Amino acid sequence: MSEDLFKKIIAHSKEYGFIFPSSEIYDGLSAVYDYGQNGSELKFNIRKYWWDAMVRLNENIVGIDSAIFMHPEIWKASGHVDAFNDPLIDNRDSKKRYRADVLIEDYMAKIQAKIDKEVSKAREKFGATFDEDKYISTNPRVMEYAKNIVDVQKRFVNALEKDDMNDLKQLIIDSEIVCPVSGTKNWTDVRKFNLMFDTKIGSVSEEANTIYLRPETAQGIFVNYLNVQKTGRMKIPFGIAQTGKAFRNEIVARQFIFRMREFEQMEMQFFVKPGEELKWFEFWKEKRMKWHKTLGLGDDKYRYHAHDKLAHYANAAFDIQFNFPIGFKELEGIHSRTDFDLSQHQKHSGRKITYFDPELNDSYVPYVVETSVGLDRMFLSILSASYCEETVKKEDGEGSDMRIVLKLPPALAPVKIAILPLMKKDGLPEKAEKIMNELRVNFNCQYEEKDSIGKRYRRQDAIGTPFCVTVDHQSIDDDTVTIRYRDSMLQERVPINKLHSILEEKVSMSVLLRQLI
RNA sequence: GCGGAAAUAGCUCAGUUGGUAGAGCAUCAGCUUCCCAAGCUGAGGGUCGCGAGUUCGAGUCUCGUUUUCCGCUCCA
Repeated sequence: MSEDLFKKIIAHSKEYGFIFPSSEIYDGLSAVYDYGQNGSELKFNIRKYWWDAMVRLNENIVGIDSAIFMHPEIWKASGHVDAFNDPLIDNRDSKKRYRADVLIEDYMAKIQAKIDKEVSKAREKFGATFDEDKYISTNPRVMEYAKNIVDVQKRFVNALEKDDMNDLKQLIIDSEIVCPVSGTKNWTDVRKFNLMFDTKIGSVSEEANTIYLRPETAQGIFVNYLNVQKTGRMKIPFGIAQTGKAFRNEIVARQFIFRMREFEQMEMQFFVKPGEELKWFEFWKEKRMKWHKTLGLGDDKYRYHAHDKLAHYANAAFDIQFNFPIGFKELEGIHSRTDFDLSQHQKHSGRKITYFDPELNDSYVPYVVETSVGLDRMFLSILSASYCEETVKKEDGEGSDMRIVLKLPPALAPVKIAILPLMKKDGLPEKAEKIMNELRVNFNCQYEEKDSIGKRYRRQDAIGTPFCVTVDHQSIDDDTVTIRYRDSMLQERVPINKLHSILEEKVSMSVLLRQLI
C-alpha cells in the first residue's frame, strides 16, 4: 500500500516538473535524477531554510562553500582511501558476498590448522626429543600442506601488490575454495568497491594526478578550520556550515532520490572543547529535531535512532529518521566525531591545527559535533508528507471528485501565489497582470487565464501553490480580490493594496525561522 | 552484483493465429463559462526502450542490451 503511494509520488514528481530521470531521452542513467522547474525551486527553498536556521540564527556559525576537488591526501587522512578498498566476491548459489582476501586467508589458516594438528600429534608421540622442523621436512603430507601455504601466500601477496583482481579470483579457483554456505565454487569476478569516484587533474595525461570527487562535504570544512577560525576571529564553541554536492559510487543505488550516487548534503561541523562534546551532541540532537518538526509535517513522522556500530571516528552517533512511504529511514545524522578529523589533518598536513583557549591558557585540538542532512532526502520527506489525495464534494451536493494536493509548508512551496482572472475578458486579465507585476518582485508568482477556474485551482493544488488570487468583476469596481486557500479551499475577499502584506505574513521564511528561536 | 517482472503518445492503457499503430485524459488554437477539473470545434504528438535474428512481412516470435520496479546483497 505504501509502495503504491511511493509510486504515485514518483509519477507525480515527474508529471508536475519536480523530478525527472537524468538523461531520459538517452534511456536514462541509473539512479541519477534531475530537478525540474518546480523541484529546483522547492529544493532551493529547503536549502535556504537550513542555511538561515544555521548561519543566520546562530551568531557563532558561519557558512563556507568549498570546492568539490580537493587534495588527494585529504582522503587518506580521513580514512576514505583505505577503508573502502576491499576486494569483494559473490557466490552465485548462496548469493553471499565475501571479502576475497578474507576467503584466502581463511583457507590458509585452515591448512595451517591441519599442519598444527599433525605436528601436535607427533609431539605427543615423540615427547621431549621432538624436532618440529625435522618432522615437517620429512613428512610428505605435511610438507605438501606447507608448500601449498607458501605458494598461496606468494601468489596472494603478489596479487595484492599488483592490485590484480583476476589473479585473486584465479587463486580462489585454483585453491578450490568453496562458499561456506552453499559449498559451491560458483564465484563471480572479484571487484573492488571504493565508494569514491576518481578522475584526473592536469593537462598532460602521464603527469596528471588522480583526484577524487568528494564523498562528503565535511572534509572541506575541516581543512578550512584554521582559515575560518582565524579570519572570522571565531571563538570556541563555533560552527562552520556548508551545503553542496557529494558523490559516492554505491554498489546499489535505488529507491528514487533516497539513495543516489550524486547527492547534496547540508552539513555543519561544530567545534567544541574536548570533554564537552557529549553535551553539545545532546544540544544539537534536540535542536535539529526541532528544525524538522517546525515544518509541521507531523511530529510522529520523526524518531531518533541510535547507531549500533560506531564509525572509526565517532564516540556517539544518532540518526533522525523519517517515516517515508518505504518506512522509517535515515534523514539526518548527528555524530560526535571527536578530534579524529582535525588530528588526522594535523598529522598528514604537518600544520598545527589547534585552538588557543584563553580561559584555559592552553591549546588543544577541538572536538567536533557534526550535523549532516541529505538535501535530497529532505526533499523526498517533504514531498511524501505533503502528498494528499482528497475527495471533494461537488457544489450541487451530488457526487464527489478527487483532487491531488501537495500540502507543502508555504515557505517552501515552489510557487507562492497564482494570479487568476476569473474570465478571459472584460478587462480582468489586464487587472490581473497589473497585480502580478506588483507581486512578482517579492514572490514567485504564476499567471494563468486558460481553462475554467476550477481546473486552474486543481493545477495549482497539484504543485502545492498555497494561495490563489482571483480577479473577478467586483475587482474592477472596488479594487478587491479573493484569496483562495489551498488546504481549506475557502476564500477570503481582501483589498488589492493589502495583498502584499497579507501574503508576506503567510509565505515568508521568517514564519518558520521565528519558531526556532 | 545476483534472481524475478515490466517497457506502445506527456499520463493510464488497448492492440486478435505475425499483415498499413488506437482510445481516454493531458497539451495547443478557438468558442462557451461569474469560483473548484474532465461542454463544443479543430490541431499537434509514437520509426511500439535500443540492437540483432527468424520471416515475403515483427508492436506481436527468439537472442542480446538499456532502464525501471520487486526480493536478496551492500550502504564510514
